[in-house]
Amino acid sequence: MRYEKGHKDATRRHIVAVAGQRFREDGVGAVGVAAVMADAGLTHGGFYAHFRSKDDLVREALGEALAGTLTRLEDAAAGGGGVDGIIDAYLAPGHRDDPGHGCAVACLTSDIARHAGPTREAAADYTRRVTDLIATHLPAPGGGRDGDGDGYAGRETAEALFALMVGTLQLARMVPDSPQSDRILLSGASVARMLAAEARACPAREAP
Amino acid sequence: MRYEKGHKDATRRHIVAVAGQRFREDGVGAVGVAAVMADAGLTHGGFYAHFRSKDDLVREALGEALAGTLTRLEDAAAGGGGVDGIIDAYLAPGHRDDPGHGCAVACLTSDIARHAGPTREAAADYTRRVTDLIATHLPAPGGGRDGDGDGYAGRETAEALFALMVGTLQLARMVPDSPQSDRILLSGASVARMLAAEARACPAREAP
DNA sequence: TGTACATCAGTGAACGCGCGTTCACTGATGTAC
DNA sequence: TGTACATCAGTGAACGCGCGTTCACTGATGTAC
Repeated sequence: MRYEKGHKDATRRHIVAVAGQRFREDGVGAVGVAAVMADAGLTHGGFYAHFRSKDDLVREALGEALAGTLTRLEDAAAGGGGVDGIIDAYLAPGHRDDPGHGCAVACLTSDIARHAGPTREAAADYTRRVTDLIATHLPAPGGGRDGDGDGYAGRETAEALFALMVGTLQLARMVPDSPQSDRILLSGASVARMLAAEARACPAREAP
Repeated sequence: MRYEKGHKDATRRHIVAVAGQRFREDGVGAVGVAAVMADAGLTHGGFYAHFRSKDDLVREALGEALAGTLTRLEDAAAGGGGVDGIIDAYLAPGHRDDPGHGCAVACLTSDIARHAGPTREAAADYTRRVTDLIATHLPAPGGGRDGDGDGYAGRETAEALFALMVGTLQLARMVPDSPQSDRILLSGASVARMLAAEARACPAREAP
């Protein structure tokens, strides 16, 4: 054969990665199949040897993107950072300035909300997992009665924290004025850390 | 003349209103000029007698939409509701379920963030005004030293509150599961009210 | 070992379609005589 | 008062263009003999 074994799979993974970046940067509707293939160093004709449709690519690329961000947030929490680690990673200027490698939900919330189907399910699942991840790290270490994040302790705060992070990142990206953007990012992070600290101090407040 | 005086102006305003609704519901890219005109009860050919381009309509429609939402939030705050009035109006199920008449920033954040120009400026201005409106109502009545919302008291909390509201509304719209959506909306509103109450109780914490 | 053939990832022209935009036209009305 | 004309908001066919998708083809390689 012309190419070594595994070449086609590698190409496919490359297309998915490139597409995930472009979709997050410019929006799914604004990025055509030809643009993705050109970014991947190929011509558009070969696309359908890898995917059945653009929708298929969207599903796979955003699924990959969400999984990647979830892993990065898990790492930020596990590396001794806890909830503050998640907050700092998510609301970092680097995340704001590089949407192509960041949280797909923050890049495409409304696009996703308008589409039914697997991508929306994947985004909802991601939201649930990030919320659970936050909730797991919320109760005071050793003192919380519901440290696994399944129950009520911290769930309300965790949901609000994720909403705060998504909203802050989006507004910071939207305003064209750079100092205003920085301020929004700092305000969001500051209030988020305060919320997390309060929830850690008195987790009982969260019970129904 | 064929039509009574002011007819063309009325038609134009009608087109702007219809466009503002459709753009918020389905996204700017997904709604064509022909669709807007059909919604307005006209044919697409006449569009360019009213606007120079689709971009012109987008600018005007979203500007109108933002102004309308700002007025509604001002009313919610002024009607004795204060910050809680704003929170309840913004995070109401009715707002979640009727994006066509709601906050354009929550519907189109990423679209707006990707476009330069007047619409983005208008969205940034709207964000500043809503934040100011919240900050104005944050300090304890009579006790705050900076009740006009221009200074530091409450600004950080106000920015985070707006980000929390935007993020909550978007996530509530994105998740396909209705109970999960309701929960997110309630969590966001509950934490937002708590944040407002705390900022009202000790506004001094906000100083730099 | 050398040659003819099969394979198949990738190429690029072509397709239908919907978009934003243009333009010659319509037809009901106000106005001039 | 009656008729011919000017006005102009709205009509609908047509335009270039880019999109997602299809398909006949290419050409470097592994394989059969």
